[in-house]
Amino acid sequence: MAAGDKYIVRVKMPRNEEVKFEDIIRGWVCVNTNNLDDKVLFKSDGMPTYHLANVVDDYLMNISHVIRGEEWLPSAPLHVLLYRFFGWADEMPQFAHLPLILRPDGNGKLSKRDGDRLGFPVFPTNWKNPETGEQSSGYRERGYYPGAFNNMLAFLGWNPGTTQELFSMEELIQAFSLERVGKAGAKFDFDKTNWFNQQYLRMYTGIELATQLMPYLEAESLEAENEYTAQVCDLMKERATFVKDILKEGRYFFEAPTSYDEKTIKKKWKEQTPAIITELSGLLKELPSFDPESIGACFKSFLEAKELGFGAVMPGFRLSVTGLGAGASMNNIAALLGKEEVLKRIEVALNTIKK
RNA sequence: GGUCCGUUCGUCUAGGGGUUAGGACUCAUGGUUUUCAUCCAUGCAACAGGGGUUCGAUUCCCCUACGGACUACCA
Repeated sequence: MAAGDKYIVRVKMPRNEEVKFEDIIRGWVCVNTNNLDDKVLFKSDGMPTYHLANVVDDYLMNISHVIRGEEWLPSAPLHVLLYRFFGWADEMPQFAHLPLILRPDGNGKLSKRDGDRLGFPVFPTNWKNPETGEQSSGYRERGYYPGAFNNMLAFLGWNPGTTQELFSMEELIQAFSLERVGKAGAKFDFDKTNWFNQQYLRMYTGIELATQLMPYLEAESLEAENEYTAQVCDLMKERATFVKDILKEGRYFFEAPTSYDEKTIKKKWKEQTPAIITELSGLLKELPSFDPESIGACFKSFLEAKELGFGAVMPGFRLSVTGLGAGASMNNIAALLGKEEVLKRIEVALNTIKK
């Protein structure tokens, strides 16, 4: 050392001594020091290892609880010993070793590789490894709400003991306790994560959702009045898991259909359909008020007058206006689009769809 | 290999010496809906195995099996 040689500092582990500590989640954990080795405390570059740094930092910061993953459990006895050796045993924080999050397929700790392989994110936000340049996708960018993500995460290993599953951050803070955290690892469930997001989405108003949808509209150069978009969102939110689904499922609200669903044409666009739709169009044109109720009433009286069933008219009507075979109530859709637009679309459809 | 931790429906889990073992997600079926979705109802489905303790174990104890974590001058 005097000659300037590199050196490290290790802890001198006592022989054959039981180290015991109480973990909040696991209860008493007991390890014999014979199974522990003389861990390095200072590396040859003069920097402390995690084991030393963690204990010193936490002591200096008056940390009350050390809450970390189960992978730290094997080195916890070393940390307990360190507190003792430094004379800090009385001020040692409480330990809680959380169960691991397991991969959805098979077993084993969830890793970022699993996400790439199985097609779901493992990080809260997009992340680029500064060393390797490797990209990992995040929940936020995929359209998950922070609240939904937290809610899902909290329920991986913890539960309130009631049947309530939806918790705001404030409720979570109130209800959460380490004592109710389970010991076993939990597999990540993608379906359940989506369900949480769907539940959160539905709690927003149409106006709030419209604001959230704006960036997606802009990205595709689609324009719409905020008030209009809000109404679209109100109508569509029951069928969406992510905000972007509203655009995906309801693109026809923002631009006329450019194509018509082949399957629906094949099954529902009969020989007499063009004539029927033309006649319906004529009636809609005369409607003094183009609101959902009036449109519905008009539609119904048309069916009665012509002695037609819903199935003979509605699919063609929907296909002409939206280009799709299924979706929200046509009365609402038509009313939202407005008479002029609806009539125009029908005209285009009649000229475009060939049987 | 060694040490430590774990094991209730496919998944997340509640429960806890005597229960029809409860809920949620998924899936299936039925109802509502012009359609799809939603919503409602119903259904499928679990205490890893073996020993104890006990009048009685899924619950307590032990063993086995299986799974996981750790075993770096990483964290």
